[in-house]
Amino acid sequence: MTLYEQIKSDLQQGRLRPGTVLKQTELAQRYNVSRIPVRDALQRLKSEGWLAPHGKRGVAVPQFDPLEVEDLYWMRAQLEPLLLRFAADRLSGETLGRARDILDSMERQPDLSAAAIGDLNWQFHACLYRAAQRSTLFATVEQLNRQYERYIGYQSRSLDYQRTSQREHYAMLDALQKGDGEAAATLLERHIAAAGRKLLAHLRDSRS
Amino acid sequence: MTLYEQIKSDLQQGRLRPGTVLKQTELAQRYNVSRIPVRDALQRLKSEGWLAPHGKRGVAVPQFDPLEVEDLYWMRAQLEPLLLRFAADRLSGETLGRARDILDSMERQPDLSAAAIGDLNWQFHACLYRAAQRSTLFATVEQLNRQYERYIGYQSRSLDYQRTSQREHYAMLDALQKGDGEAAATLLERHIAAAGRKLLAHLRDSRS
DNA sequence: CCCCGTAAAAATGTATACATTTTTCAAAAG
DNA sequence: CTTTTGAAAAATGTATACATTTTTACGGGG
Repeated sequence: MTLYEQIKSDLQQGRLRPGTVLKQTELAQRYNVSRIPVRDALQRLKSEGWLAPHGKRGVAVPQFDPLEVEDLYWMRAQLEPLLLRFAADRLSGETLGRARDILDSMERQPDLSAAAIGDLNWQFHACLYRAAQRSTLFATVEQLNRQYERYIGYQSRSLDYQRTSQREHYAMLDALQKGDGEAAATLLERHIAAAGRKLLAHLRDSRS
Repeated sequence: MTLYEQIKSDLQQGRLRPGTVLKQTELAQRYNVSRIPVRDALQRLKSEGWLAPHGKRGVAVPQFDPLEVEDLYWMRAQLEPLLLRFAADRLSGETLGRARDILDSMERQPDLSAAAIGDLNWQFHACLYRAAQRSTLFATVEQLNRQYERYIGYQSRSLDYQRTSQREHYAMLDALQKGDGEAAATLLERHIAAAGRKLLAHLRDSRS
Protein backbone atom coordinates (compact mmCIF):
# COMPACT_ATOMS: atom_id res chain seq x y z
CA MET A 1 0.00 0.00 0.00
CA THR A 2 1.42 3.37 -1.01
CA LEU A 3 1.74 6.24 1.43
CA TYR A 4 -1.00 8.07 -0.45
CA GLU A 5 -3.36 5.16 0.07
CA GLN A 6 -2.42 4.82 3.73
CA ILE A 7 -3.13 8.44 4.53
CA LYS A 8 -6.35 8.33 2.52
CA SER A 9 -7.47 5.26 4.41
CA ASP A 10 -6.73 6.98 7.73
CA LEU A 11 -8.80 9.94 6.60
CA GLN A 12 -11.64 7.71 5.46
CA GLN A 13 -11.76 5.80 8.71
CA GLY A 14 -11.59 8.86 10.92
CA ARG A 15 -8.16 8.22 12.34
CA LEU A 16 -7.35 11.73 11.14
CA ARG A 17 -10.31 13.87 12.16
CA PRO A 18 -11.76 16.95 10.50
CA GLY A 19 -10.15 20.06 11.90
CA THR A 20 -6.79 18.41 12.49
CA VAL A 21 -3.83 20.34 11.12
CA LEU A 22 -1.31 18.02 9.53
CA LYS A 23 2.41 18.55 9.97
CA GLN A 24 4.78 16.95 7.48
CA THR A 25 7.16 16.00 10.28
CA GLU A 26 4.47 14.25 12.34
CA LEU A 27 3.20 12.31 9.33
CA ALA A 28 6.72 11.32 8.37
CA GLN A 29 7.27 9.82 11.83
CA ARG A 30 3.84 8.23 11.92
CA TYR A 31 4.37 6.38 8.65
CA ASN A 32 8.13 5.86 9.02
CA VAL A 33 9.17 7.68 5.89
CA SER A 34 10.94 10.94 5.16
CA ARG A 35 9.13 14.16 4.45
CA ILE A 36 9.64 13.98 0.67
CA PRO A 37 7.03 11.30 -0.07
CA VAL A 38 4.78 12.92 2.53
CA ARG A 39 4.87 16.15 0.56
CA ASP A 40 3.94 14.32 -2.64
CA ALA A 41 1.05 12.54 -0.99
CA LEU A 42 -0.26 15.71 0.65
CA GLN A 43 -0.20 17.62 -2.60
CA ARG A 44 -2.16 14.90 -4.32
CA LEU A 45 -4.66 14.55 -1.49
CA LYS A 46 -5.13 18.30 -1.52
CA SER A 47 -5.90 18.29 -5.22
CA GLU A 48 -8.49 15.58 -4.63
CA GLY A 49 -10.29 17.46 -1.87
CA TRP A 50 -9.22 15.15 0.96
CA LEU A 51 -7.21 17.97 2.48
CA ALA A 52 -7.58 21.73 2.39
CA PRO A 53 -5.00 24.52 2.56
CA HIS A 54 -4.53 25.90 6.06
CA GLY A 55 -3.25 29.42 6.28
CA LYS A 56 -0.21 30.28 4.22
CA ARG A 57 1.44 26.93 4.73
CA GLY A 58 0.24 23.55 5.82
CA VAL A 59 -2.91 21.57 5.27
CA ALA A 60 -5.83 20.54 7.45
CA VAL A 61 -8.48 17.84 7.36
CA PRO A 62 -11.59 19.66 6.15
CA GLN A 63 -14.99 19.48 7.83
CA PHE A 64 -17.77 17.63 6.07
CA ASP A 65 -19.76 20.13 4.10
CA PRO A 66 -23.29 19.56 2.78
CA LEU A 67 -22.76 22.33 0.26
CA GLU A 68 -19.78 20.46 -1.18
CA VAL A 69 -21.94 17.34 -1.56
CA GLU A 70 -24.64 19.33 -3.30
CA ASP A 71 -22.13 20.80 -5.74
CA LEU A 72 -20.49 17.47 -6.45
CA TYR A 73 -23.76 15.69 -7.17
CA TRP A 74 -25.11 18.49 -9.23
CA MET A 75 -22.00 18.54 -11.38
CA ARG A 76 -22.02 14.78 -11.73
CA ALA A 77 -25.68 14.86 -12.75
CA GLN A 78 -24.78 17.36 -15.47
CA LEU A 79 -21.64 15.76 -16.83
CA GLU A 80 -22.02 12.00 -16.53
CA PRO A 81 -25.17 11.62 -18.63
CA LEU A 82 -23.41 13.37 -21.50
CA LEU A 83 -20.44 11.12 -21.18
CA LEU A 84 -22.74 8.12 -21.25
CA ARG A 85 -24.44 9.44 -24.41
CA PHE A 86 -21.06 9.67 -26.11
CA ALA A 87 -20.23 6.18 -24.93
CA ALA A 88 -23.53 4.65 -26.02
CA ASP A 89 -22.63 4.57 -29.70
CA ARG A 90 -19.30 2.93 -29.08
CA LEU A 91 -20.10 0.24 -26.55
CA SER A 92 -18.85 -3.18 -27.54
CA GLY A 93 -20.41 -6.39 -26.33
CA GLU A 94 -17.27 -7.08 -24.39
CA THR A 95 -17.48 -3.78 -22.48
CA LEU A 96 -21.13 -4.35 -21.66
CA GLY A 97 -20.19 -7.80 -20.48
CA ARG A 98 -17.51 -6.51 -18.16
CA ALA A 99 -19.90 -3.93 -16.75
CA ARG A 100 -22.45 -6.65 -16.06
CA ASP A 101 -19.78 -8.76 -14.41
CA ILE A 102 -19.06 -5.96 -11.98
CA LEU A 103 -22.72 -5.61 -11.07
CA ASP A 104 -23.07 -9.36 -10.66
CA SER A 105 -20.06 -9.52 -8.39
CA MET A 106 -21.60 -6.83 -6.17
CA GLU A 107 -24.78 -8.87 -6.08
CA ARG A 108 -22.91 -11.97 -5.02
CA GLN A 109 -21.02 -10.36 -2.13
CA PRO A 110 -23.65 -9.48 0.49
CA ASP A 111 -21.83 -7.28 2.97
CA LEU A 112 -18.96 -5.32 1.54
CA SER A 113 -17.54 -2.29 3.29
CA ALA A 114 -18.81 1.10 2.21
CA ALA A 115 -15.45 1.77 0.60
CA ALA A 116 -15.57 -1.50 -1.37
CA ILE A 117 -19.08 -0.78 -2.60
CA GLY A 118 -18.06 2.71 -3.65
CA ASP A 119 -15.08 1.35 -5.51
CA LEU A 120 -17.03 -1.24 -7.47
CA ASN A 121 -19.64 1.37 -8.18
CA TRP A 122 -17.05 3.60 -9.79
CA GLN A 123 -15.50 0.68 -11.65
CA PHE A 124 -18.89 0.01 -13.19
CA HIS A 125 -19.50 3.58 -14.29
CA ALA A 126 -15.90 4.14 -15.42
CA CYS A 127 -15.96 1.01 -17.51
CA LEU A 128 -18.83 2.47 -19.53
CA TYR A 129 -17.52 6.04 -19.60
CA ARG A 130 -14.14 5.01 -20.93
CA ALA A 131 -15.76 3.76 -24.11
CA ALA A 132 -16.72 7.36 -24.96
CA GLN A 133 -13.05 8.12 -25.63
CA ARG A 134 -13.41 11.60 -24.22
CA SER A 135 -10.40 11.71 -21.98
CA THR A 136 -10.79 15.29 -20.76
CA LEU A 137 -14.42 14.93 -19.84
CA PHE A 138 -13.63 11.56 -18.31
CA ALA A 139 -10.80 13.00 -16.22
CA THR A 140 -13.04 15.66 -14.75
CA VAL A 141 -15.78 13.16 -13.97
CA GLU A 142 -13.23 10.87 -12.37
CA GLN A 143 -11.97 13.68 -10.20
CA LEU A 144 -15.47 14.53 -9.02
CA ASN A 145 -16.04 10.91 -8.11
CA ARG A 146 -12.77 10.75 -6.21
CA GLN A 147 -13.65 13.93 -4.37
CA TYR A 148 -16.95 12.42 -3.38
CA GLU A 149 -15.24 9.35 -1.91
CA ARG A 150 -14.62 11.44 1.17
CA TYR A 151 -18.31 11.15 2.01
CA ILE A 152 -18.59 7.47 1.28
CA GLY A 153 -18.83 6.67 4.97
CA TYR A 154 -22.19 8.45 5.03
CA GLN A 155 -23.54 6.38 2.17
CA SER A 156 -26.54 4.35 3.14
CA ARG A 157 -25.67 0.71 3.49
CA SER A 158 -29.28 -0.26 4.13
CA LEU A 159 -30.08 -3.35 2.10
CA ASP A 160 -33.13 -1.48 0.92
CA TYR A 161 -31.15 1.28 -0.75
CA GLN A 162 -28.59 -1.13 -2.16
CA ARG A 163 -31.40 -3.00 -3.91
CA THR A 164 -32.80 0.18 -5.41
CA SER A 165 -29.38 1.28 -6.57
CA GLN A 166 -28.63 -2.06 -8.16
CA ARG A 167 -31.98 -2.14 -9.93
CA GLU A 168 -31.21 1.26 -11.43
CA HIS A 169 -27.82 0.02 -12.58
CA TYR A 170 -29.30 -3.00 -14.32
CA ALA A 171 -32.00 -0.86 -15.93
CA MET A 172 -29.32 1.42 -17.36
CA LEU A 173 -27.38 -1.51 -18.68
CA ASP A 174 -30.48 -3.00 -20.30
CA ALA A 175 -31.23 0.28 -22.04
CA LEU A 176 -27.68 0.43 -23.36
CA GLN A 177 -27.88 -3.14 -24.60
CA LYS A 178 -31.02 -2.20 -26.53
CA GLY A 179 -29.04 0.66 -28.04
CA ASP A 180 -31.14 3.31 -26.33
CA GLY A 181 -28.46 5.69 -25.08
CA GLU A 182 -30.95 8.46 -24.48
CA ALA A 183 -32.99 6.39 -22.05
CA ALA A 184 -29.83 5.25 -20.29
CA ALA A 185 -28.66 8.85 -19.88
CA THR A 186 -31.98 9.86 -18.36
CA LEU A 187 -31.86 6.93 -15.95
CA LEU A 188 -28.32 7.89 -15.01
CA GLU A 189 -29.23 11.48 -14.27
CA ARG A 190 -32.02 10.35 -11.95
CA HIS A 191 -29.76 7.73 -10.38
CA ILE A 192 -27.16 10.34 -9.48
CA ALA A 193 -29.71 12.83 -8.22
CA ALA A 194 -31.34 10.16 -6.03
CA ALA A 195 -28.00 9.07 -4.61
CA GLY A 196 -27.17 12.70 -3.85
CA ARG A 197 -30.40 13.29 -1.96
CA LYS A 198 -29.92 10.10 0.01
CA LEU A 199 -26.38 11.00 0.98
CA LEU A 200 -27.35 14.54 1.97
CA ALA A 201 -30.14 13.27 4.20
CA HIS A 202 -27.75 10.88 5.94
CA LEU A 203 -25.15 13.59 6.37
CA ARG A 204 -27.63 16.04 7.86
CA ASP A 205 -29.08 13.38 10.19
CA SER A 206 -25.84 12.15 11.63
CA ARG A 207 -24.46 15.63 12.26
CA SER A 208 -27.41 17.57 13.62
CA MET B 1 8.58 34.22 -10.45
CA THR B 2 8.14 30.75 -9.01
CA LEU B 3 9.47 27.68 -10.75
CA TYR B 4 5.91 26.61 -11.52
CA GLU B 5 5.27 29.90 -13.29
CA GLN B 6 8.56 29.72 -15.18
CA ILE B 7 7.89 26.27 -16.57
CA LYS B 8 4.31 27.22 -17.40
CA SER B 9 5.53 30.28 -19.25
CA ASP B 10 8.00 28.16 -21.22
CA LEU B 11 5.19 25.80 -22.14
CA GLN B 12 2.90 28.65 -23.14
CA GLN B 13 5.50 30.26 -25.35
CA GLY B 14 6.53 27.09 -27.07
CA ARG B 15 10.00 26.85 -25.59
CA LEU B 16 8.99 23.36 -24.49
CA ARG B 17 7.26 21.79 -27.46
CA PRO B 18 4.45 19.24 -27.57
CA GLY B 19 5.90 15.76 -27.70
CA THR B 20 8.95 16.60 -25.60
CA VAL B 21 9.59 14.22 -22.72
CA LEU B 22 10.67 16.12 -19.64
CA LYS B 23 13.41 14.79 -17.36
CA GLN B 24 13.60 16.08 -13.80
CA THR B 25 17.38 16.27 -14.03
CA GLU B 26 17.37 18.35 -17.20
CA LEU B 27 14.80 20.76 -15.82
CA ALA B 28 16.71 21.10 -12.57
CA GLN B 29 19.82 22.15 -14.50
CA ARG B 30 17.89 24.39 -16.85
CA TYR B 31 16.33 26.39 -14.01
CA ASN B 32 19.24 26.10 -11.58
CA VAL B 33 17.37 24.37 -8.80
CA SER B 34 17.40 20.90 -7.32
CA ARG B 35 14.98 18.17 -8.37
CA ILE B 36 12.72 18.58 -5.33
CA PRO B 37 10.99 21.81 -6.40
CA VAL B 38 10.95 20.46 -9.96
CA ARG B 39 8.95 17.46 -8.79
CA ASP B 40 6.45 19.70 -7.02
CA ALA B 41 6.02 21.90 -10.07
CA LEU B 42 5.63 18.94 -12.43
CA GLN B 43 2.98 17.34 -10.26
CA ARG B 44 1.00 20.55 -10.18
CA LEU B 45 1.36 21.16 -13.92
CA LYS B 46 0.23 17.61 -14.53
CA SER B 47 -2.90 18.09 -12.45
CA GLU B 48 -3.69 21.22 -14.47
CA GLY B 49 -3.36 19.53 -17.85
CA TRP B 50 -0.15 21.30 -18.89
CA LEU B 51 1.69 18.00 -18.79
CA ALA B 52 0.60 14.41 -19.31
CA PRO B 53 1.91 11.15 -17.85
CA HIS B 54 4.39 9.40 -20.09
CA GLY B 55 4.69 5.68 -19.65
CA LYS B 56 5.13 4.41 -16.11
CA ARG B 57 7.31 7.28 -15.04
CA GLY B 58 7.96 10.75 -16.33
CA VAL B 59 5.84 13.36 -18.05
CA ALA B 60 5.61 14.77 -21.55
CA VAL B 61 4.30 17.95 -23.13
CA PRO B 62 0.94 16.93 -24.62
CA GLN B 63 -0.13 17.66 -28.17
CA PHE B 64 -2.88 20.19 -28.74
CA ASP B 65 -6.16 18.34 -28.97
CA PRO B 66 -9.36 19.76 -30.46
CA LEU B 67 -11.35 17.18 -28.54
CA GLU B 68 -9.95 18.50 -25.28
CA VAL B 69 -11.02 22.02 -26.25
CA GLU B 70 -14.51 20.81 -27.10
CA ASP B 71 -14.83 19.06 -23.74
CA LEU B 72 -13.51 22.03 -21.79
CA TYR B 73 -15.84 24.50 -23.42
CA TRP B 74 -18.80 22.24 -23.17
CA MET B 75 -18.21 21.73 -19.46
CA ARG B 76 -17.66 25.42 -18.90
CA ALA B 77 -20.88 26.22 -20.75
CA GLN B 78 -22.72 23.83 -18.43
CA LEU B 79 -21.19 24.83 -15.11
CA GLU B 80 -20.46 28.53 -15.27
CA PRO B 81 -23.99 29.78 -15.96
CA LEU B 82 -25.18 27.94 -12.86
CA LEU B 83 -22.45 29.49 -10.79
CA LEU B 84 -23.46 32.90 -12.08
CA ARG B 85 -27.10 32.26 -11.17
CA PHE B 86 -26.06 31.46 -7.61
CA ALA B 87 -23.91 34.57 -7.55
CA ALA B 88 -26.60 36.87 -8.97
CA ASP B 89 -28.57 37.09 -5.72
CA ARG B 90 -25.52 37.93 -3.67
CA LEU B 91 -23.71 40.48 -5.80
CA SER B 92 -22.85 43.65 -3.90
CA GLY B 93 -22.39 46.99 -5.58
CA GLU B 94 -18.73 46.80 -4.69
CA THR B 95 -18.25 43.48 -6.47
CA LEU B 96 -20.02 44.73 -9.58
CA GLY B 97 -17.80 47.80 -9.44
CA ARG B 98 -14.65 45.75 -9.30
CA ALA B 99 -15.84 43.62 -12.22
CA ARG B 100 -16.50 46.73 -14.25
CA ASP B 101 -13.08 48.10 -13.35
CA ILE B 102 -11.48 44.99 -14.81
CA LEU B 103 -13.41 45.36 -18.06
CA ASP B 104 -12.57 49.04 -18.27
CA SER B 105 -8.90 48.38 -17.75
CA MET B 106 -8.96 45.87 -20.62
CA GLU B 107 -10.62 48.52 -22.74
CA ARG B 108 -7.95 51.07 -21.88
CA GLN B 109 -5.00 48.83 -22.77
CA PRO B 110 -5.14 48.28 -26.54
CA ASP B 111 -2.62 45.55 -27.21
CA LEU B 112 -2.08 43.20 -24.35
CA SER B 113 -0.51 39.78 -24.86
CA ALA B 114 -2.83 36.82 -25.29
CA ALA B 115 -1.81 35.62 -21.84
CA ALA B 116 -2.58 38.98 -20.24
CA ILE B 117 -6.00 39.12 -21.92
CA GLY B 118 -6.77 35.63 -20.76
CA ASP B 119 -5.75 36.46 -17.23
CA LEU B 120 -7.92 39.60 -17.00
CA ASN B 121 -10.76 37.65 -18.55
CA TRP B 122 -10.59 35.08 -15.78
CA GLN B 123 -10.23 37.76 -13.12
CA PHE B 124 -13.47 39.27 -14.36
CA HIS B 125 -15.39 36.01 -14.32
CA ALA B 126 -13.86 34.80 -11.04
CA CYS B 127 -14.71 38.06 -9.32
CA LEU B 128 -18.40 37.42 -10.06
CA TYR B 129 -18.29 33.67 -9.40
CA ARG B 130 -16.71 34.06 -5.98
CA ALA B 131 -19.79 35.91 -4.78
CA ALA B 132 -21.80 32.70 -5.19
CA GLN B 133 -19.95 31.25 -2.20
CA ARG B 134 -19.93 27.80 -3.77
CA SER B 135 -16.33 26.86 -3.22
CA THR B 136 -16.50 23.35 -4.67
CA LEU B 137 -18.25 24.39 -7.85
CA PHE B 138 -15.92 27.36 -8.08
CA ALA B 139 -12.83 25.20 -7.69
CA THR B 140 -13.88 22.92 -10.54
CA VAL B 141 -14.66 25.87 -12.79
CA GLU B 142 -11.33 27.44 -11.92
CA GLN B 143 -9.55 24.24 -12.82
CA LEU B 144 -11.29 24.05 -16.19
CA ASN B 145 -10.26 27.61 -16.92
CA ARG B 146 -6.67 26.91 -15.95
CA GLN B 147 -6.66 23.85 -18.16
CA TYR B 148 -7.90 25.94 -21.02
CA GLU B 149 -5.07 28.45 -20.59
CA ARG B 150 -2.93 26.01 -22.50
CA TYR B 151 -4.76 26.98 -25.69
CA ILE B 152 -4.71 30.68 -25.04
CA GLY B 153 -2.11 31.19 -27.75
CA TYR B 154 -4.72 30.16 -30.29
CA GLN B 155 -7.20 32.69 -29.05
CA SER B 156 -8.12 35.21 -31.66
CA ARG B 157 -6.52 38.57 -30.99
CA SER B 158 -8.30 40.23 -33.86
CA LEU B 159 -9.66 43.57 -32.72
CA ASP B 160 -12.95 42.50 -34.19
CA TYR B 161 -13.36 39.54 -31.87
CA GLN B 162 -12.07 41.45 -28.86
CA ARG B 163 -14.82 44.01 -29.43
CA THR B 164 -17.51 41.35 -29.62
CA SER B 165 -16.23 39.66 -26.51
CA GLN B 166 -16.12 42.89 -24.55
CA ARG B 167 -19.62 43.83 -25.66
CA GLU B 168 -20.86 40.49 -24.35
CA HIS B 169 -19.10 41.08 -21.05
CA TYR B 170 -20.69 44.48 -20.60
CA ALA B 171 -24.11 43.12 -21.55
CA MET B 172 -23.77 40.45 -18.87
CA LEU B 173 -22.76 43.02 -16.30
CA ASP B 174 -25.67 45.27 -17.20
CA ALA B 175 -28.10 42.38 -16.80
CA LEU B 176 -26.64 41.62 -13.38
CA GLN B 177 -26.91 45.24 -12.32
CA LYS B 178 -30.59 45.18 -13.26
CA GLY B 179 -30.91 42.09 -11.06
CA ASP B 180 -31.71 39.81 -13.98
CA GLY B 181 -29.51 36.82 -13.18
CA GLU B 182 -31.38 34.60 -15.60
CA ALA B 183 -30.61 36.81 -18.57
CA ALA B 184 -26.99 37.10 -17.50
CA ALA B 185 -26.68 33.32 -17.28
CA THR B 186 -28.09 32.90 -20.79
CA LEU B 187 -25.69 35.51 -22.14
CA LEU B 188 -22.82 33.75 -20.40
CA GLU B 189 -23.69 30.38 -21.90
CA ARG B 190 -23.72 31.85 -25.39
CA HIS B 191 -20.54 33.80 -24.67
CA ILE B 192 -18.67 30.64 -23.71
CA ALA B 193 -20.06 28.63 -26.62
CA ALA B 194 -19.05 31.37 -29.06
CA ALA B 195 -15.56 31.63 -27.62
CA GLY B 196 -15.23 27.86 -27.90
CA ARG B 197 -16.22 27.79 -31.57
CA LYS B 198 -13.83 30.64 -32.33
CA LEU B 199 -10.94 28.91 -30.60
CA LEU B 200 -11.65 25.59 -32.29
CA ALA B 201 -11.72 27.21 -35.70
CA HIS B 202 -8.37 28.88 -35.07
CA LEU B 203 -6.88 25.67 -33.79
CA ARG B 204 -8.04 23.67 -36.79
CA ASP B 205 -6.84 26.36 -39.21
CA SER B 206 -3.36 26.75 -37.85
CA ARG B 207 -2.70 23.05 -37.64
CA SER B 208 -4.15 21.68 -40.85
C1' DC C 1 18.34 -11.76 -39.47
C1' DC C 2 15.63 -11.35 -35.48
C1' DC C 3 14.78 -12.07 -30.72
C1' DC C 4 15.76 -12.41 -26.05
C1' DG C 5 18.29 -12.01 -21.78
C1' DT C 6 21.44 -9.56 -19.06
C1' DA C 7 24.41 -5.91 -17.52
C1' DA C 8 25.38 -0.96 -17.63
C1' DA C 9 23.49 3.51 -17.50
C1' DA C 10 20.10 6.73 -16.78
C1' DA C 11 16.10 8.30 -14.49
C1' DT C 12 13.15 8.56 -10.69
C1' DG C 13 12.10 7.63 -5.57
C1' DT C 14 13.65 8.49 -0.91
C1' DA C 15 16.56 9.85 3.07
C1' DT C 16 19.35 13.16 5.44
C1' DA C 17 21.10 17.77 6.13
C1' DC C 18 20.76 22.60 5.67
C1' DA C 19 18.14 27.27 4.65
C1' DT C 20 14.36 30.07 4.99
C1' DT C 21 10.04 31.35 6.54
C1' DT C 22 6.34 31.37 9.80
C1' DT C 23 4.58 30.94 14.24
C1' DT C 24 4.80 31.25 19.15
C1' DC C 25 5.56 33.17 23.46
C1' DA C 26 7.32 36.08 26.75
C1' DA C 27 8.84 40.52 28.23
C1' DA C 28 8.53 45.45 27.91
C1' DA C 29 6.12 49.64 26.65
C1' DG C 30 1.87 52.23 26.46
C1' DC D 1 -4.43 45.17 31.35
C1' DT D 2 -3.74 45.25 26.56
C1' DT D 3 -0.69 45.71 22.79
C1' DT D 4 3.61 45.34 20.56
C1' DT D 5 8.01 43.61 19.47
C1' DG D 6 11.64 40.52 18.95
C1' DA D 7 14.06 36.36 19.67
C1' DA D 8 13.53 31.34 20.05
C1' DA D 9 11.33 27.40 18.24
C1' DA D 10 8.98 24.94 14.96
C1' DA D 11 7.57 24.06 10.38
C1' DT D 12 8.22 24.11 5.61
C1' DG D 13 11.30 24.82 1.36
C1' DT D 14 15.49 23.22 -0.89
C1' DA D 15 19.97 20.95 -1.77
C1' DT D 16 22.84 16.93 -1.75
C1' DA D 17 23.55 12.04 -1.37
C1' DC D 18 22.00 7.42 -1.70
C1' DA D 19 18.53 3.52 -3.20
C1' DT D 20 15.59 1.56 -6.35
C1' DT D 21 13.53 1.07 -10.59
C1' DT D 22 13.29 1.51 -15.50
C1' DT D 23 15.30 1.98 -19.82
C1' DT D 24 18.93 1.09 -23.11
C1' DA D 25 22.21 -1.31 -25.53
C1' DC D 26 25.06 -5.05 -26.51
C1' DG D 27 26.19 -9.85 -27.27
C1' DG D 28 24.86 -14.65 -27.70
C1' DG D 29 21.52 -18.01 -29.11
C1' DG D 30 17.67 -19.51 -32.02
